[in-house]
Order: sequence, then C-alpha cells, then structure tokens
Amino acid sequence: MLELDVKSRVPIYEQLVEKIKELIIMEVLKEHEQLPSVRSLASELTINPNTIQKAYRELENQGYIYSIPGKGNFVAPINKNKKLEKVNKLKEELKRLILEAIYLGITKEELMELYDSVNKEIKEGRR
Amino acid sequence: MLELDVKSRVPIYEQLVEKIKELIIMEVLKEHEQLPSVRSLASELTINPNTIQKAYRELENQGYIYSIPGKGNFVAPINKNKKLEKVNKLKEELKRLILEAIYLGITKEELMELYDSVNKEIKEGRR
DNA sequence: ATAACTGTAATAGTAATGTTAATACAGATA
DNA sequence: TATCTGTATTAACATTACTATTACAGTTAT
Repeated sequence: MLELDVKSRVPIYEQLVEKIKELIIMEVLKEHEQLPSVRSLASELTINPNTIQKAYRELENQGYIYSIPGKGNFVAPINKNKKLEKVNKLKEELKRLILEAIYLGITKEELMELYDSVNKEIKEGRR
Repeated sequence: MLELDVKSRVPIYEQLVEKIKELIIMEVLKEHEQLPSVRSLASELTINPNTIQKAYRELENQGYIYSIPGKGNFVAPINKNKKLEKVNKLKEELKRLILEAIYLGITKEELMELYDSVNKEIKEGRR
C-alpha cells in the first residue's frame, strides 16, 4: 500500500506524507480512522521510527491527521478544503506541463488522446 | 536567460542541464553555436566553474553538445531524436498527472479549458 | 613568444540534509 | 503490571552538492 523509493531524491518522510495525503483525499482512509503506529509502520517498512514520526508530524501540521498521545494518530475530519487545495495544485502542475507541451508542438488533439488512453486504462482496471 | 533556483531540491548543475537542453531543443541555440565558456558563465551566475563543467559534461554525455578543448563547447547537430525523446518524456509525465486528475474528478472538459487558457496566455504574449 | 583566452583534472574542504540509533518519559489500556 | 501508544533528545553516520584552489594543455590574437 505504501511503496517507497529509498533511492529517490525526495526524502522518505516526504514520500510518506504525499502517499498518505493521497489516501486520505481519496477517502481510502476514513475520518477518525487510526493510522498504523509509529513503531509498527516503521518495522513494516523497515525504516526508522523517527522517520515515520516526522511524516506524521508533518501531516498533523498540514491538518490531515491529529494525534492523541498514548492512543495513536487518526485521520482528521476536514477533507473538503484539502481536496480543493490538491485539485488546484494539480491544475497548476498541469498548466506548467501543457505550456511546455505546446512549445514542443503537442496539439490539443494529442492531449485529448492522452486523456482518453489514461481513462481507458482505468476502466479496464489496469490501474 | 538561465534562471536558477539555488534553494531548489534539484541540484544547480541539473537545472542547468535541463534549461540548456530546452534552449537547444527549442532551437534558441543553433547547431554549432558556441556556449558561454565555463568560467564566464560561472562568474555570470556567481557559481563555481566546476558546477558549470559538470553540467556541460552531462550535456555532452547526453549528446546535446560537443566540446573542443582549448576552444569551447558547442551545440551538437542532432536535435531530431532528442526532440522526440523529450516529447515522449513529457507525454509520460502528462499521463501521470492526468491519471491523478481523473481520480480527483477533473473532467476532460476541464483539461481542455486548461489547455485553452495556457494557449491564450501564449498568444497574448504573457509567456 | 607572450598573454589571455579556452577546456580538463584532481583534491580537499565545507555545508546541508536525511536517516539511523539509542534512550527516555508519559499517557492509555487490558 | 506489562505493553501498547506518542513524544523528545542527542549523537553519529552517510550522501551529495558545491566551493576553493591549483595545475596543465590546447587555441588564438597581439
């Protein structure tokens, strides 16, 4: 569920943050659902507990989870603004790529084809 | 022309490589055109000559430029396969983002709107 | 030929950052 | 009481990018 790339330039804790954000926004993780404990997740992923804690701390700062000392970390109940935030961020990224694409001569039609091919892959369950 | 972000996670030499690649593919830099010397570019950007050299070396390895010791570094005369490579890479990136976008509920129409807005900006000379 | 450019090379040092390791303490719970 | 949980702290390690410095050789113009 949480696949990490230890050789990546982006640090492990940040990969974790992004992956877990994703799960929360996609509502794979539900409100108030408990996350794996710092230690258990660390041993499962065979990385240091400090790294997990750093990720959880960051998620808490960003309002995605809340923690109860002694009990655990839980999914925060907000999700609406967060989703909008995410959508806007994604759109900005898309615009950046589209700009470059246009300069490289990629047409609107080609972009639509890309959309369709991805959409098809999803429907066929290949993702 | 070459704007660097020293605070970025991606290293300076790699930013340089990408920017210069871009200029070559867009044919802003023409075949056999001489690039700034290692030392002059270094002093212009106020970074170390070694960093420039590392970028040039990388560009040479990737076939974008060639160097003549004692003379300088020059734009290589290939550009066709390189452009295709770049386009394909960009399309892969786009697919990745589109996949995420679909999961977040972004429609094909919204994507088209993004394309149009970027296109409009270009035409209006805002880019 | 000399000076002033070019690229290339090697080495050492510095700085930042992520990660690990080891402990410790306190709240929660069975 | 034992065993979970989160939290905190400190030190050490590893990697990497970048800088600094010096040196050598080819090119070119004066």
